[in-house]
Amino acid sequence: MKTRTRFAPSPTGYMHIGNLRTALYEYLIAKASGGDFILRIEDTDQKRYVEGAVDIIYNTLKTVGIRWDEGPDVGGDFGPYVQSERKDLYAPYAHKLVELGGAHYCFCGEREEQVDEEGNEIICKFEDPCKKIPLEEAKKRIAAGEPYVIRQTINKTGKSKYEDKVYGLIEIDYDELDEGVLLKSDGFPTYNFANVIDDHLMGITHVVRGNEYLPSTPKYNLMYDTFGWQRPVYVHLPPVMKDAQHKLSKRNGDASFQDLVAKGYLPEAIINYIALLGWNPGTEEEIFSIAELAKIFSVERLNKSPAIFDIVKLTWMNGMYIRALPAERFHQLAQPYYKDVPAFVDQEALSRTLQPRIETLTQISEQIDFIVALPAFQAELYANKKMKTDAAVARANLPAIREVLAGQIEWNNDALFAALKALAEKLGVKNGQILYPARIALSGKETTPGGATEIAVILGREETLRRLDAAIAALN
RNA sequence: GGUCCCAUCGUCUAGCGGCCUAGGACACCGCCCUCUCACGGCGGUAACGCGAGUUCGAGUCUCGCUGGGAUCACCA
Repeated sequence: MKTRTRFAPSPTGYMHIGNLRTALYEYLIAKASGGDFILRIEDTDQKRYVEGAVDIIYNTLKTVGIRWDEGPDVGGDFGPYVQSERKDLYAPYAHKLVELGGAHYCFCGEREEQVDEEGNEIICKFEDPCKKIPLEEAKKRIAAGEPYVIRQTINKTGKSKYEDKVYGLIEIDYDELDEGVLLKSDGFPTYNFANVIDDHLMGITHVVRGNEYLPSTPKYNLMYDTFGWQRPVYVHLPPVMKDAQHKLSKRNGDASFQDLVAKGYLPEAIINYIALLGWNPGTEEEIFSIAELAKIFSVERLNKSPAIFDIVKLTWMNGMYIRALPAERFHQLAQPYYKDVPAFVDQEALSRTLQPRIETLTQISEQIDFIVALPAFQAELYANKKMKTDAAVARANLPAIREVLAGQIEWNNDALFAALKALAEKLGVKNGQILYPARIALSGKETTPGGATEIAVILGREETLRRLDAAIAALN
């Protein structure tokens, strides 16, 4: 049978990293076996619906290269793919489940929080008194217009067992299960119910989701069993953590995919990194495109312990991706950060020296500040022990440097470097005593991306000579 | 609190009884390369939570403890 997985987000805001990773794994599980990946929007809770959230989901999946075979916008044979549009489909199943003895009508109203003498919340498994109401009587009350919900009926004896692909055998006493609401009084199904119905109707073979569902899965199994449907394969995933204690969450404003992109991370790097948060290929390779992942992914290598999201390692990986970019592509991605760059700058040369030196695109801004505007600097900046240079050396050599550069025909790094090296030889000084002062004069900064000659190329001849003149004047 | 789940370097992880004096990657430190910085190359520091047991032999199996997480809604 063809593998079918689904990503079923609720449109309540942006996509956080944990969510994205779940979608990724669902996609990879399907694709690794030539199956289909389905997108379904779970919007049964109108209270939490956030405008625009669906577009964020679409855009995020698209930019990371996750393509869905069926979904709200692309259609498919099992639609509609938005739960609110499937609303009328659930109630008949709920009533059928009542007939089959797997659920019952309940007239209790919303459950109140139970509190003991000391004000502590009493945690107890809910066993609904309404399940004792004879079915005929319940139907009469409903016919009379009394509001009701449909609750799952659970026989509290015995043990539930199921096999999870990552956690293995899970056993839970039926006594632990709550007789939860399946169909709300507004006629909408709860997640618990809609999920089972939709997964079955859409032919989902592998249910992949967070491990917070581990304890409630027996409830779903009960429904599958009562309906006589085949249970899906379960793949429960450990959470992605912010630190040892806390999950990554939207509420805390933890990094979302969009945030990371805005911070200069490449979608490919983000996907590569999060794929490795809880899964590994069993080899020592760690750079993978999503297409490569789709070939080698296997649930067997999924980890069961939580993984902490480490921005530092993501940053390293992003640097790897940036360096691997074709020069033109990098140049293109850098454009937004070149807004304030003066016209005299050779932007392509700038991109060439920047590309191996940054790990996130946003670092471009801080790297190029001295190009945008030469900072004011003190003569002490010329001092460098290792280069054996100081203000006096600068004062002595800068005019000769200026002269050489002014006479330079070919304005590229190799030519400039050769010319200045020749000057050092001619003057009988170390290369550093020429190049270091030149770099300081051109940049006004102790450290810069690239050396004196690279900077000269970026600045162009005129600006280079202008900055040299200014530096010479300042030293006298 | 009941129940369920988890537990190897700071972090991501390899390890499915002997190949482990525990391997890789990030980070960190040192050296090399070098016109500063970065890239790149080389090397180093650093972990099996604790205690019993099983076994000739345990990071690997079992139990207990400890620590952490999850779950117990007309939210998903």
